[in-house]
Amino acid sequence: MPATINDVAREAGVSPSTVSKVLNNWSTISEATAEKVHAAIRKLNYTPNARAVSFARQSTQNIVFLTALTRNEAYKNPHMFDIMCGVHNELAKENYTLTLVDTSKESYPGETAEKVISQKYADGIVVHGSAINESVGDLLVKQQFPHIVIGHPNFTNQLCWIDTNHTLAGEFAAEHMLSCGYTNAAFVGGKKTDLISLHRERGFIGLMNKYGYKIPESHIVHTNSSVSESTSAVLALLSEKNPPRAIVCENSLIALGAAKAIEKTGLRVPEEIAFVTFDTYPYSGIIEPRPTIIDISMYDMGIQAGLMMLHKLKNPSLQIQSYTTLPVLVQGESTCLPEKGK
Amino acid sequence: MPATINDVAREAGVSPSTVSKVLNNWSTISEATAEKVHAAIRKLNYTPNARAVSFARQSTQNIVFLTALTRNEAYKNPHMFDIMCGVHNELAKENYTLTLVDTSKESYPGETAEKVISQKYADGIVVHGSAINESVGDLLVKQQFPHIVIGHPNFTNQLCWIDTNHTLAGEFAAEHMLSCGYTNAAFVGGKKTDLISLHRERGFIGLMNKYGYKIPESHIVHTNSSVSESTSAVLALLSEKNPPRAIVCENSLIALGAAKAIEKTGLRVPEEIAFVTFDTYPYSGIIEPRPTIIDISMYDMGIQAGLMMLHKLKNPSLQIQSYTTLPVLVQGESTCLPEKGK
DNA sequence: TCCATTTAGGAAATCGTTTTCCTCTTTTTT
DNA sequence: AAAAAAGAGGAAAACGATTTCCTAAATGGA
Repeated sequence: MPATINDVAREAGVSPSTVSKVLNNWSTISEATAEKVHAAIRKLNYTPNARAVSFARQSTQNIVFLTALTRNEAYKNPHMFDIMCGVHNELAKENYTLTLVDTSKESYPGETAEKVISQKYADGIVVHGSAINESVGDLLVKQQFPHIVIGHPNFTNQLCWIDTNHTLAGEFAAEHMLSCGYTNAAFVGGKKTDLISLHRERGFIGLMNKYGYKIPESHIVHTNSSVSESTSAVLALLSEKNPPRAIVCENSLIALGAAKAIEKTGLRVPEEIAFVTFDTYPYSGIIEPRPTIIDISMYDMGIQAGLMMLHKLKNPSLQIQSYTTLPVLVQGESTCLPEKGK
Repeated sequence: MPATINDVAREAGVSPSTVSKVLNNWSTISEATAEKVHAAIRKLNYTPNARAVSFARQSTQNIVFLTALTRNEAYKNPHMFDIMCGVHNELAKENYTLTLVDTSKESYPGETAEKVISQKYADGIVVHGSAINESVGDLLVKQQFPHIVIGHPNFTNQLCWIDTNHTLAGEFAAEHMLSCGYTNAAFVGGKKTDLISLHRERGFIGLMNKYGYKIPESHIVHTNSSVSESTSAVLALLSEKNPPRAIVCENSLIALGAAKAIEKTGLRVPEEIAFVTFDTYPYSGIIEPRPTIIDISMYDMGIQAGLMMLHKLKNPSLQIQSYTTLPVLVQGESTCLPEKGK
């Protein structure tokens, strides 16, 4: 049987409460006593029983990562684990653990969240966008349960969330293009129903317009998500009478297709044609030449979520607070270096 | 304040122990009493406090997924999360939760595992291959802590593990090739130091030899992991005086390069040149034409690990037991359909 | 020197279940 | 009809910390 706090107390010749105070380093314990206790702890190889601590403190040092899993998640959503790792790494610094919980098999919306909250095996919840809905949101608000939602929920303003700004990312793309002197740039987006694509498009076009550069309609194209489709879309673009000098690819799959198309035309990158894309995952890493990327780090978003959670746990009375992460430009070889002063 | 078991007992007019027995459906409680208790539970909206249950039962219904995380894990190891999801989904069926724990920042080997075991916040550990080493192994064996190691550890035979058989996967590839009549097949492997690649190569060559087909040395090539390198490697293969009729690509990145090379030569797939690859992730999904894959599902491996863990928890006295998963052939368009009866 | 204050550490309640005995009732057996 | 067995439920002791008082000793001020 492993040693308990009572064994340590006996060994050190003090009371259990003193041992507890040493463990949680209260200031009312003298150096000498503390040392005796520590010696006993070492001798008996004592570790506090986390189950008992949880019970006594009425808190588990555990956070739930609530998400809707589908089979082969890593493939369908390579970002999810990245976020989770970020959250984990941040929480681990303060000795919190992170538990993966899936909502995809619940029998009514909110069932899982309800269980997590009522069973009290977690001190907080990080809700991935795939798992948030009104039921869950209401629950979190009503129960005042510490939470961070990954992704801005559009059905209430009572929740604490963290999100990225895809419109801003689109603006970054435009700025980079302009700073390189590519005023004649095209945009190849994903499906028209894809909100992320839409925001990036909006940001890009908006900023180009703001600086006085109109983008002809033929230079804004949409393609479904396959390499061959984006390849032919880009091929079509490049064979226009007035082809663009640069291309903004809305995602890495499109960029992969674009790179293929460009290779076919024999144009030199970036001297004759340049391109940028968004996100490092899943395909930017294998594109040749190495693309310039407007990166939206999911890992960093996880880190931020972890930080916010820790902050909340320390200051329970805190007002709701939300956060938007900034995209980062990673210069590659698919665009030239921006000129000084834009 | 949420209701406790005592509140329920009072409401139902029975003792707390009776409520507990109803909750854990012991057979010594009459129908009538049970119904009274259930009514009280519904009325008070009672949920057992998981922290208290853990404490009383001396078990947490929680399993740790121990792994060595590096930044951008999803990118560097898309398989890890897939395994984790499999484990999670299986454990969830029996109401176990799964907690992610990282070993990458420990100050000495085994520190994290030691903590997990001594603090008793988990009933078992699933150790990902990235986190297993002798210290951890010794600890698990010495403490007799319920565990499953993902990947066959080569330093002891005392551990319980689950693994895939890459050699067998290589044999599957060879069998498929032969059943399609491609007796003249080449193998494009990864770095020579890559064990997985080596096993696949060994399996493939072994089976080909067994059926009497020698593979010329020039048809066994190794390439570093980049699309362009594998493209040129395959291009070289195909421009030989005696080019192979089919190619086994050791991973999906190589297959991507191979597909590109093949496209360049203009050869028709699979009529003039065929190829197979291993693993669905990360790139097989975007290869055109859709490749025939010898798939080694990490998700399924996770499922198996979960099952083994549950089994162990139910039968603590059980002998050590290990398991090897089988690869699955997924027919694509990069090889023709195998002939009946091989 | 005496009273007030501070300091160090202990006693005991508490957290919410589970589980082991018991004690009554019933029922069954002879 | 008496003894034995079975059934139903309760009392109370765990489980292993934390935390709130409380007390005794040490210190300080007058």
